[in-house]
Amino acid sequence: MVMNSEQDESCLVCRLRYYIDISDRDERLLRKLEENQISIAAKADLNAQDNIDSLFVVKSGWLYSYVDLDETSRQVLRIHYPGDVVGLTDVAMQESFGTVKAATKAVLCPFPKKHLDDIFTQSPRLTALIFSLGMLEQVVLMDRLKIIGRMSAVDRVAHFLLEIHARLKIHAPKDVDGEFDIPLTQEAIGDAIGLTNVSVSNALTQLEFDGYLRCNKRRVTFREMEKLKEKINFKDRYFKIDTKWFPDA
Amino acid sequence: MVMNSEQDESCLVCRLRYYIDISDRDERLLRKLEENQISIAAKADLNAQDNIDSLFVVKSGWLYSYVDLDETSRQVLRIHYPGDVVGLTDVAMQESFGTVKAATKAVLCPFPKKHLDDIFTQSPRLTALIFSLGMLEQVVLMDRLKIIGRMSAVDRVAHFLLEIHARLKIHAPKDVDGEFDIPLTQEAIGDAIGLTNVSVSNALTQLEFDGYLRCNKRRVTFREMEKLKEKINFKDRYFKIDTKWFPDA
DNA sequence: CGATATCTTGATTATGCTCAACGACAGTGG
DNA sequence: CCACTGTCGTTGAGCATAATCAAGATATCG
Repeated sequence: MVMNSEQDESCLVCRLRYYIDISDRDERLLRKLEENQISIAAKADLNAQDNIDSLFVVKSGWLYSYVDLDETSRQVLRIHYPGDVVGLTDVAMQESFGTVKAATKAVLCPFPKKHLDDIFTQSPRLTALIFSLGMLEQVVLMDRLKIIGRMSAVDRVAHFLLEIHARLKIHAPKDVDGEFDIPLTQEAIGDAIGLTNVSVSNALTQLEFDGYLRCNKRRVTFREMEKLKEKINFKDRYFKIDTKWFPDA
Repeated sequence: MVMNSEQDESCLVCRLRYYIDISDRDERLLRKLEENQISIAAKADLNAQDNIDSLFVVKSGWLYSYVDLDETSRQVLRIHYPGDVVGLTDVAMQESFGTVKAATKAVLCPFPKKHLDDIFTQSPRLTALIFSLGMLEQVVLMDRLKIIGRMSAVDRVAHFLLEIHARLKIHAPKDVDGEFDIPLTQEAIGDAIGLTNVSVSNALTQLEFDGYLRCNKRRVTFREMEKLKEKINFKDRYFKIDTKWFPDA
């Protein structure tokens, strides 16, 4: 993605506008979060030490956070897409949980925790939205818990791909319609859903054999998406949230 | 737990006070959440339909939320203790995610989503705290993801018990010192960490054999807690949160 | 073009699941 | 008070799924 020098494009504002109207005043609050930006190369770790006390808005690229268990084992916790705020979970803690790695080259906007204050004190409506999106993230984690804890390897991979598709569909609808590029190695996918790269590969072969989808060169193409959703009882969590109870602007 | 007719005891206020000072004004806001209360029998499901649009403060008892995958399989997502707010994750969504079941008989205080408004609009400081505790919950979910995705059955059980101990230690320190009662069947424990009741039983036998702990009649007694924590690299997430950036009262 | 990372496939192994039987225990009603 | 019932926990035998190990094929990147 190309930077717009007029700062006319804010992924974050754009993302939030999907859910509620954003007043000019609120928009100014949000743009303050994107005043600075840094670039990061693909496969590089985001060094939290350099940016302690910082949160990040993702302007472009994919990232993911993970924890290492030992030399040979890690768990990928979350995928971060453009418009996401990275590091909110560290807000609560003094030390950071896991590491953030760039899956592609990426541009981030760092901002200090203190800027959350401004939002909390000045815009109850934005606060409610950010809070709700945090809860939505929790729901996604719980879905992940469910698939890792209780589903077969094939179903886990299917669910994971459908989840990504659902998410992209909202925030990059033009690029995504039954197919999308996934800049993750099969090892990273496995680390996200509790499998080895070998099992992921086998699962993809199986899904293709069964006619549900095709995955080639990091491009996923669904063939029978509805049938697949039904088979694994997939629910799209991203589509809408309940904003009726939000404070007025 | 006995109700105090003077309403002098609020689990929620007490819980939150652990982390920050609560002003009288904020305390009144919080007490509004506990104006009503309902009782629920052990093993009963909390019928969300009856209480749509409602959140609950847990006054006493243990509960847990879960989702069914099919007739034979479910995933337990979260354990709820006194002082917890149940249903926050549903705030974001129009339909509720999973079911809440009482593990013991329990007393809950239902309140409408709208009351969150009052907090968001009137107390940025409480808002920041509630937000942070939400993030803390996410961290706990990510820990769970890690153990389910990447740890052996024995280590999962050990981690799960240590997590509960850490949580109780903060909110019921008198009752908990290296041992505690756990009102969960082995089946429920298994459903929380992706195992069968059989594997949980075997894991407990193994942990006892190795001298780490003893579990009898739903009472857990640690023998070598520090050694166990080290063995599985356990981190206590509940101990403290970063409140430095919070807005002032 | 060479070097490395990633993906595929097959053989073998291990971990945890399923199924089943039994024992301990709590709650119930006669 | 006691048989009856159902829930819960334990144990063992056999099985299934995914992990490990390894080799080769393909893709990516400088």
